[in-house]
Amino acid sequence: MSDIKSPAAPGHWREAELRQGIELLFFAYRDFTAGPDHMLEKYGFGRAHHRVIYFVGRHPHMNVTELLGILRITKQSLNRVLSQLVRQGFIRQTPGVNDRRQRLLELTEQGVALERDLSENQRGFIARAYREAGPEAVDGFRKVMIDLVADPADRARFTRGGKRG
Amino acid sequence: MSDIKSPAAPGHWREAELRQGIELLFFAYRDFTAGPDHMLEKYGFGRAHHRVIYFVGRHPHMNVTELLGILRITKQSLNRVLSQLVRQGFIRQTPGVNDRRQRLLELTEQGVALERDLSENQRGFIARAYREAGPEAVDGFRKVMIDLVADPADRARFTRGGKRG
DNA sequence: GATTTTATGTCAGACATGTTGACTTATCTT
DNA sequence: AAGATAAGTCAACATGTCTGACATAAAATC
Repeated sequence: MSDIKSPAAPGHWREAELRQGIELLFFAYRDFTAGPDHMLEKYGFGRAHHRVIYFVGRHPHMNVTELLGILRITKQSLNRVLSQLVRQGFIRQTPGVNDRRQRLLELTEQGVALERDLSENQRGFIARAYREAGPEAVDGFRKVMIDLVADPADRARFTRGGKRG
Repeated sequence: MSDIKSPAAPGHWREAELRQGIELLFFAYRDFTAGPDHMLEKYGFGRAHHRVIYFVGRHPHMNVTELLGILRITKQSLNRVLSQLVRQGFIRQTPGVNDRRQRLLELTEQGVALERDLSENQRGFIARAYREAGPEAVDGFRKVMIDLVADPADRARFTRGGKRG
């Protein structure tokens, strides 16, 4: 498939092979995000809103501090997009049960619908590539991608099957 | 390694498996870009400058239209970062030989040095993951990533070993 | 009970990156 | 000569990010 050959010694990669990896990440990510970016336009939302919708959908009743830790942005940045999503009825905030300072986040019915549309688009995008590449390639893909996640806490999200079911 | 099992029928993937793929792309890309983002701060540059430096470094004497096609941004957006890079001595423009309307782009000595630093960081990032995952996983990774590139012209960049050597 | 810490929100100002639209200049093509 | 193309420019604006300062409520600690 690729002109790039396996390296002579395992574990030693040529500059060209590593550079190919750099470009693969750039192009794959660019195309991976294009669909949702386009879908979100009609709501006046961007990629930041998508990330919030996605992770709140995945982890209902998550609090703001947890979300900030995943997104790695400041609370001011988050607050702008989050308050838009709350105002426009995609996310609901409820006070924490044990700690009433917290505002636990969850998708509204409208939020669930939007999250489903966005996720379906991206799942379809991934599914096409998985289907073309085959199950063995997908195993290798997952292995490398998990190793690319630098933060051990985030990596554990995948090696343990995710924080929540 | 992962709790997610292979699907019953090859080519049919469970929702959870595809969702894992979505998250892997998010986290891997987030961590992949963090190093260069930090390195570029001291020059007052951002990710857009990095992309320009990278592709001009990879394809010396590329013209502006070609670069716009890769980056998928408007010429006004490009021109802002490009003119900064030219003014600050990282990129040199020379008139095209056959077509003197073109301004062919290449890195200056200073530009080459910065590109090398940035690329070394990202190659190291990729190399670590490749080393941990092993050669077979890397083959699968490349296969899936190439299939994730939606645009056939961009995909050909990888299946033919790149436009230039 | 008073103090400190934590979780969250808010206001102000700034910067980086992207957009659209209109226009200019130089050069190539027909 | 006319039209198309490559590149640049000016203006206005949207989004997403940042820092810094401050406010409020509730929890934790002394």
